[in-house]
Amino acid sequence: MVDRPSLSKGEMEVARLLWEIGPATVRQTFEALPKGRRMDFSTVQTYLRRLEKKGYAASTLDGRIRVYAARAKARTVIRETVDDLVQRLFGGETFPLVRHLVEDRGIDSEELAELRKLIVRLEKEQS
Amino acid sequence: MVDRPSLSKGEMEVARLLWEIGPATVRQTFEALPKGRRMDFSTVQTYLRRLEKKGYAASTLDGRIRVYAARAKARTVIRETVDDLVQRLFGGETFPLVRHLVEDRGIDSEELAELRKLIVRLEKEQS
DNA sequence: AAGCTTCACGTACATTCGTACTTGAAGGAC
DNA sequence: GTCCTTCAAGTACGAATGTACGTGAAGCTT
Repeated sequence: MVDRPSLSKGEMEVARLLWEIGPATVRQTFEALPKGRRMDFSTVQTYLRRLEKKGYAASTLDGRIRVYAARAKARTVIRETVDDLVQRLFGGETFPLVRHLVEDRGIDSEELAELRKLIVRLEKEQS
Repeated sequence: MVDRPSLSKGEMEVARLLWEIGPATVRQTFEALPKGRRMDFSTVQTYLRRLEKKGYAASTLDGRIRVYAARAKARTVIRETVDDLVQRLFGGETFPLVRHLVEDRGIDSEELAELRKLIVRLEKEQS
């Protein structure tokens, strides 16, 4: 609906953190970075600012501290992002991507089982 | 192995065409654009040039015509690209992406069946 | 109250990206 | 042999991106 500029890679990382930890300050977001992912505090701040500017987040001042909250649903953003990737890298075909994920990447047996159940369910629904 | 700068969105589209149609001139690539995707001839040319510079393609002059060929395998590039996306948007977890694709996007029943077979096969292999 | 710490906010800046135009040479049409 | 078309190669250029630094106010420590 709302037409937002798409997320850059860095913005994506930070948006994900926001979804994960909920409304958060710059510091909290900064601290939620995966270990091993080094990024300056002020870089996180910049990304949050840009997320807001692009319409993916909203912020309020709580005293003198700014708190950011996601404004777009993860699900929506994921759909848009993945759609775009599928268009560009797979010419619009979803299945090859699924196959790649299932075949070429580690999916453990538990997940496989879950996926199988999911598929069986979908097949039932479709018929 | 080779450490290439990653592909931009536009470069991805053109790289995909190269994989699809094999070694090709700028014009052939240009003509392979999906209908509805308008892009100037010289834009395609620029992308091909950049693909070569980044190490994803190689070119030779055939007479006065330059012919570009993919230098990186689609599979490899797809792996790298999808890895990156999974890291950034899913914190490294593959499964949520698979679920999204299977659940939230149109996968038709034929593909579902194929996918189910694939899973069953993988499950056999794993045990 | 003096100094350290933590923020918000503004600014910076080289690089990459999307998108194309220009120029000049080479081939083909007539 | 003149004109049109087609290329390659160079250049352009504003916007987006990754990554941060500087400044000044507010709060915390001793």
